[in-house]
Amino acid sequence: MDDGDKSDPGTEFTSDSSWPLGPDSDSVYFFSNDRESSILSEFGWNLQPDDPNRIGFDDASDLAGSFGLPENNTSNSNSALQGSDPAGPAGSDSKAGDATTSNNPSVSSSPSEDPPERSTGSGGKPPEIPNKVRKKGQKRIRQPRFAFMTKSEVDHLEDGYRWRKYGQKAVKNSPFPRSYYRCTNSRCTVKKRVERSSEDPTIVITTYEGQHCHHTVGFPRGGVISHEAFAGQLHTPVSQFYYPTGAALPQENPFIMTQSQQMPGEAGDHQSRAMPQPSTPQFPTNNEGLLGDIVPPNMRNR
DNA sequence: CGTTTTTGACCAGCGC
DNA sequence: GCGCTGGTCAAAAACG
Repeated sequence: MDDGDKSDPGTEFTSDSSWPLGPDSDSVYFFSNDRESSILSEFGWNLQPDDPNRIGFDDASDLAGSFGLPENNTSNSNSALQGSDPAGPAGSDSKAGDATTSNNPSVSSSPSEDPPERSTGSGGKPPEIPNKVRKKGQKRIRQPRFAFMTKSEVDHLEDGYRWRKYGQKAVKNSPFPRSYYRCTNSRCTVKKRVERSSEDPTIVITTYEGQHCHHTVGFPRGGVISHEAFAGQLHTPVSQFYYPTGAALPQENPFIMTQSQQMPGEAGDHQSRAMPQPSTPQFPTNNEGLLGDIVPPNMRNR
C-alpha cells in the first residue's frame, strides 16, 4: 500500500528502450486520450493517433463498456477514483519528479555506461533507502508502474533481465502468493511483482516498477523483449495495463490493453507484430490482489 | 563458495 | 489507537 507515498510518479515519464516490453509486444493498444498515446510514445511505443488499428476510447462510456461496467456508472467511478486516491493533488508532483528524474533520461541514452549485469547477492544494497535507515516521514518513492497480464503456466516469466526474489506474501482475496523481485543489477532500482490471478489461475499478473538503467542480460540488443524468450513458457499476453501509481481518473490514466494472437513460432514477424488485428480483448473478471492494486476496483468487471 | 530462494519478522500506511 | 495489509529486510537454507 504505502499510500502515503502515492507520489504520483505517473505524472512524468521518461523513455527507456530497456523497458522489458515495447512495441515488439504483439499487442493491441487502447487509448482513451492523447495523453496516453503520448505516454506510450515516450515508452517508444509509436502509435499514431490515426493508426487504423488504433482502438480508441474517446469517452468514458467506451471504457466502461469494455470493462463490463454500466455506462452510467462511469462518471461515478471517476469521482470515486479520485476519492480513492488521495495522492492525486499537487503536492505529489514534486516527489513524482524526484522519483522519475532519478531515473533520468540518461539511462536510455547512454547504454555504453550501463553497469555490467552483476549479481550482488546480499552484499549489494539497493539504491533506495532501506527501511531501517529511512526515517519516519521519509516516504518510499514510488516509481512508474507498468502491469500486464500473461497467460502462462510459469509464474516468473523470463524477460531478459535477472531478478532476485526478495519476498513473498500471501495477499488478501487471493489463494496465490505474490512474489517480489528486484533487479539483480545493484544500481538498478526496478522491482517487479508477480501474482496469479485469483479468478483465472492461468493468468500471471506482472507489475514492473521503475526503469532499468541497463540492458537485458539475455538479449544482446537489449531493451526489447524477445518473443523467443517466451517460446518455451507459453505466453499469451492477455492484457496490458499501464497504471501510474496515484493517477486518478480512468480517462486520464494511460490505459493500455493488449492481446496477443501471436504464437511463439511467429516470433520473428516484426511487421505483423507492429499492429496485430484487433480482437475482442479478454478481460479478467474479478481480479483481486495485485490487479486490484493496479486497476481501480470500479473499473473491474464486478 | 558465491548467488539465489525461502520465510518469519518488522515496518509503514490506511481504514475503522 | 488499533488492527489489517502490503512491502521489505535479513538470516538461514538451498542451489549450482
